[in-house]
Formats: sequence, C-alpha cells, structure tokens
Amino acid sequence: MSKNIRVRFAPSPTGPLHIGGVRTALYNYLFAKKHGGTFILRIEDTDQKRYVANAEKYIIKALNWSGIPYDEGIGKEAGYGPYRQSERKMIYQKYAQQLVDTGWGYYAFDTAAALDIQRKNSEANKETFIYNWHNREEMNNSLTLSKEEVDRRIATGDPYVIRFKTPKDELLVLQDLIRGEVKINTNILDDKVLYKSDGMPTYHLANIVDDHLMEISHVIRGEEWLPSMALHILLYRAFDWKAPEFAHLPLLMKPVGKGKLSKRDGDKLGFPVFPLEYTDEKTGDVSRGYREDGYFPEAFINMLAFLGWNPGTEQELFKLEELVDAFSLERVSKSGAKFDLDKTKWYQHQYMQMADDEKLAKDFQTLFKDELKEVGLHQQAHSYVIQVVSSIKERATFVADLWDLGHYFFKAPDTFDPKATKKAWKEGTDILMQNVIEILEGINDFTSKNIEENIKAWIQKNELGFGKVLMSFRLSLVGSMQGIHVFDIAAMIGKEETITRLRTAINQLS
RNA sequence: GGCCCGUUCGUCUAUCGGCUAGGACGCCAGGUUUUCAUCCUGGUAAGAGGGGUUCGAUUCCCCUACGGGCUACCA
Repeated sequence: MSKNIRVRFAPSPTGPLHIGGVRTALYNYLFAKKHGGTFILRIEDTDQKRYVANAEKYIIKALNWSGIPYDEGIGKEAGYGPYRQSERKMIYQKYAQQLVDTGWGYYAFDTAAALDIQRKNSEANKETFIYNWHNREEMNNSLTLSKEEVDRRIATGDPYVIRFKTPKDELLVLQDLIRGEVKINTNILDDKVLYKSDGMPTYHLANIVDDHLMEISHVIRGEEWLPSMALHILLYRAFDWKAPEFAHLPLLMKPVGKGKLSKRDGDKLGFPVFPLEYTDEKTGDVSRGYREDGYFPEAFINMLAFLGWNPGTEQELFKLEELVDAFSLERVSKSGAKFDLDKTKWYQHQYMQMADDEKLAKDFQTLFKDELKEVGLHQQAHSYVIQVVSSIKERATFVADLWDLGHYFFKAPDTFDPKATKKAWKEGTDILMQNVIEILEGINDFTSKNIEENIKAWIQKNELGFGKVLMSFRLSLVGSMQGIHVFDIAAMIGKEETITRLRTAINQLS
C-alpha cells in the first residue's frame, strides 16, 4: 500500500450521528491508523434545507468520546481546508463550469416541479422516468436550446442546474475493495444534477472535488453509496483525475423487523442508536445515548468493530490499539449486520471487569453523590469505596448497577424483604442472632475468615444448620437475600455496624 | 417497476474444494456460591431451493426465492 493514506469521514450535519455512522468513522479511523495515514473529518453541509445547527458539534463530540478523534478537519487545518463544504462553494462552481466547458456537463432549466410531473406520469404508465441520453434531447437544456437562448436565460436569472452528461453504451467494471468487481451499464444511469439552482453542489460533485483536492486515497463508506459509484468514477474520468480506491461497507440493520437502522429506531426499540444523548432542537425530544446509558467507549467501539468485521481468530475483546493492528478491509463482511443488544451488554460487562477499581470508584462516587451524602460522609472514604467496588463489580454491567448491588455497604437496611423474612426469620431466630452477636463480640481480629470460622464452629457444635443461621444473618445485614459472601460483608462494614444491624433486625422482626 | 449488492445456528461470525461445519451472544441443563448474581461445565441450533463444474462442494458458475440498498435540484 502506498505511503500517503488519507481517508475521510464525511457526514452531513442533519442530526446526531447514529451508530452506523460511528462504525463507518471507526473503520476509516482503523484503516488510517493501521497504515500510518490521516483520518479526516469533512462536513457535507450542502443541503441547506436539512441543516441542523448543533449536529456538527455533536459529531465531533461523539468521535472524541468514542476515542476516534480526527487528525485533520475543522479546527485541525492542514492545508486542505476549509473542511465544511458550505465554505467551499466557490470551488465547486469553478469545477462545475469546467465540466460544462469540456462537454461533460450541461445547463438544464427544467424545474423540479415539471420533472416531478413527468415522473408521476411515467409512473402512472408503468414506465420509469430517467433524465438521460434517451430524452435529454427533448428537455429544456443547453443541448436543445440555442447558445443565445441559454446565455439569455442565465443572464436574466432563470434558475438552472448543471447536469452530468452520462456517456452511452459503456460497460463499467468497477473495483470495490470489499465486493470485488461490480459491473454497470451506463445506459441505465441518469444525468445527475451536479450543481443545484441554489448555487450549491450536490453530494456527487462536492464529494468528488473534495476527495480529489484533499488527496483522499481510500473512500470507505456505507453500502448505500454503491449505486453512485459508477457516476463518481465517471466524474473522476471527466476531470481526468485519478480515482481513489473504494470500499463499501455493509449496512447496520434493525435488530427486529426490516431495513437498515435509522435514527428514528432508537428509543422505539429500547436501545440507544446514538453514541451521546441528543436533544432535538425543534421538538425538544431527547434520545438516549450509549454514554448516558453507562457504556464505556471501549466497549461500545469493540462492539461496533465486530458488526461487519472479524479478525479471523477467536479473540473478541480488542482494545482500540489492537483493533488498529488487526483491522483489514479484506475481513469486512459483505452482508448487513443486525444490531444485537445482548451482545452489546456482554461487551460492556467484559469491560466492566477489566476496568480499574479506582476509576470505577470515582465514577461511582460521582454518580451516586446524593445517595452517599445521605448515608453520611464517614463511610465514603475513597479506599472503602474502592474495596466495595472491587468486591461487587463482577456482578455489574454498568457503574449504575453498583448501588443496587452494594447499597448495604453504605447503609443499614431500612426495610426487610417480606419474602426473604418469611423464609429466613422464624420462631427462635432472634435467640440465634443474639448468640451470633455474642460470638462476634468475642472476635478481636474482625476478618472475614475469622468470623466465618467462629460462626461455623458454633453452628456445627450446636448442630444448628448452616442455612438457618446464615440466611438470617444475611437478612439482618442486607435486608434481603442478596449480596456477596456474607462474612465478607460483615468484615467490610465492621464489627460495630454488624452488631448494630443484628440488634435492629432482632428488634424489628421478632 | 428498473438497477445494484447480499444469503452458514435466533443473532454476530469462522471456513478462502476434502470439516464430526468452529467460536461468541442468547437460550436450556448441571455444578459452584448453604442467598441472589457472577462464574465454571455441558447442551440446543446453521450452509435458502434447484441445476451445473468436479473424484469431491458451504466454498466455483447459472437460475429461482428471499433479504437489503439505490432509483430527489437529500446525503
């Protein structure tokens, strides 16, 4: 592979980036890093009607949170800018003009409304309306109108577009890095509008011009662009430019139902489709984000990487650097992948286990600031929280699970689960617990091991039955039948607190 | 409708002519945990259908079916 690998992620700012977009960005990023190249962010804001003001910021934030920041783009100029297409308007005008001058393009005055009527008529006759070689000589354009008439119309401000004059009778054999050869007959292609009457280029023109000017070496984009590839190759030829390599990625599909994943699927299907929470400017609707749902970016990225790619080994957990190392376009699959929430949670659980306890403790203290404040500051010592987190994280998928899993480390039960109580608190249990208190009082070195040995010895000596004693013990400390090894709990909350909780239970339950 | 792409367990996928078709998620069962969860072990489950090519096809070719994408002065 050549030295100067330059790839771009080129979203249009019509709203938040959804996970399909993030995956496209990710593959571009991985490819760039793998080959020591440059990952560029370009904003394709040529559609003024669909422009959403906060979208660009969102995209940048999402990339940063995901850990795949761009090397070059807005705010990171490197001589190829500007990186917003709206700011490159003049450039496209020049190239559109060049196409007309060389005969590859022509002015067309047919209005959108008029074309729409023709399209509908054709449809009614079960015909397909295509603006191309077969009817361009009958339309309202610089091919049919005299030069004087064309000049006059343009001079008087008649709205016009510039269309591409697609060549006839050619079989294009396109090369795709993922799909191999794709053959297209140019006769079925239409004369696409390249330059709109509002003075903006369409995607096709802007895309080709920018990719060329920005010296993009590889275009890695979603499969929805595959049908446009023929036009793009033709455009490179018309400009006499060398085309980049192309790779069309399989689409991300809805987990249930039909079709590709869309921005609207999010909350409807019960999982986030956006990396970050997003508030719609107009409606005020809030859409969930992976970040806010508690996913770690590493887990999120690992999951996305595997939706459409695999390393060919049985390793599934990859840090970003490892993904860079293992990634190759050859191993990207051809068919669309359905998003799987269970698998996503599994990844998150794995990363939870790998997470640093100190970091988790910090996150936990931030997230449950109010709860911890409520139970008093004395037990909030950071080292204690680290200990707690370390003991319960294996059962957790999210930091947010940690409170439910470990609240008993911070506060005595205020209620006792009725079902558990019925099972674990019988006639005479209070006397047993009183005995436990006495045993505990006699233990000087209050470690889990010591407590366990002492209590078990007493149980065996008096032939009491482990379940009978230990379930009540747990109920007293936790308030329900849950939690880690009960002696560990006792040791961690300490002798005094353990005895206090036993007394409370005896008072309340007997 | 037209054009293009695709099709291996429910899901993500491995296999680049010779496999008891492997792994992971999920699910089920057992075990550990004298709680719950985690965890461990095992199990369940797949080559869309039909033709070729070949000594031999999941793998190569064709057809059909199905799925998907595109078909805007949207990207």
